[in-house]
Amino acid sequence: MPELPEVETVCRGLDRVMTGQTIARVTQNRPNLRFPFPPNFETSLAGTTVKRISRRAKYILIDLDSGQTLLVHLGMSGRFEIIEPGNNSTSKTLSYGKHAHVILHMKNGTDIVYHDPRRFGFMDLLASGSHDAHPRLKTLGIEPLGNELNSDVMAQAFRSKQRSLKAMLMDQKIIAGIGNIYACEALYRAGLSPRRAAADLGLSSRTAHTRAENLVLAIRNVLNDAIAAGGSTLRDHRQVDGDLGYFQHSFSVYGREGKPCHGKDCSGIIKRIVQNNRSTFFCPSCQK
DNA sequence: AAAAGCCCCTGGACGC
DNA sequence: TGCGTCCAGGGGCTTT
Repeated sequence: MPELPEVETVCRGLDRVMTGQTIARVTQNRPNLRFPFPPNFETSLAGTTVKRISRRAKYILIDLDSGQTLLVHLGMSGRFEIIEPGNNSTSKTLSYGKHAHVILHMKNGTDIVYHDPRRFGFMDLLASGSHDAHPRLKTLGIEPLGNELNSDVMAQAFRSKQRSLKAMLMDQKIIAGIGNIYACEALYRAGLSPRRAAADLGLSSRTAHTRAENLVLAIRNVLNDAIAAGGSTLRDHRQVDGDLGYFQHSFSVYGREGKPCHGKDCSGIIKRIVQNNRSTFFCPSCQK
């Protein structure tokens, strides 16, 4: 999936074409994605106008003038495609493909098509005033790009945790929005082994403090770089407007097993290991 | 309570 | 061209 930077990019793309616009009608092509759609999904959305689009971790929140918010999670393979009116593809309106599960037909003629081959994504409706009360949102940890994250907060959260740093970064209940790619990339930038115990950063020593500071900075930098690059894109995930992202070409370790480390003065070879059933890529030479 | 494992699903890459 | 196998950006639920 789409991790935080890609979701942020999708939000910005949707904001451009949806905010202030009215949803004329909705096509829902199946009863469920990962979970069933909420009752009266199509009729609840029809006729509403989009007020605001925001992001929480990897969730997209679309506030409507009905007082409801459309919550979208892209799972592993969800993506939005924007079909503008006048685009000659209007002739294929009846079929956007076998994985086009939801289509928001905007009053201005734009179709917003949600594709999701693996169907790990989902949509729900909630009251706009109580985003944090939603069962999927209330357990989320802090935003990595917000002011809440600093080395003291990280040290406190990591204190006496026996799991690996990699598993810790992937835990959405601690810091929300980091996925497999950016966990690997952030640890590389921080020079920390993905196998190191999280508790090592929660000690009161000077080195523990420095490590936590480095990791906080690495997380911020890698996410911001990826957002600046328009979100990375690989395989079936595309930016909302269909253009490819470029950050994927900047990965230091992810997907680079057997290739040389790009680190200055480092002759290491990128290694792939499995942690908690997910691939981890790192440089054994410069990540300690 | 914390951590690890299993599973949902489809499709693409690769080996034979 | 056709298998079979492995792998994939997530995360909920179950088991240890």
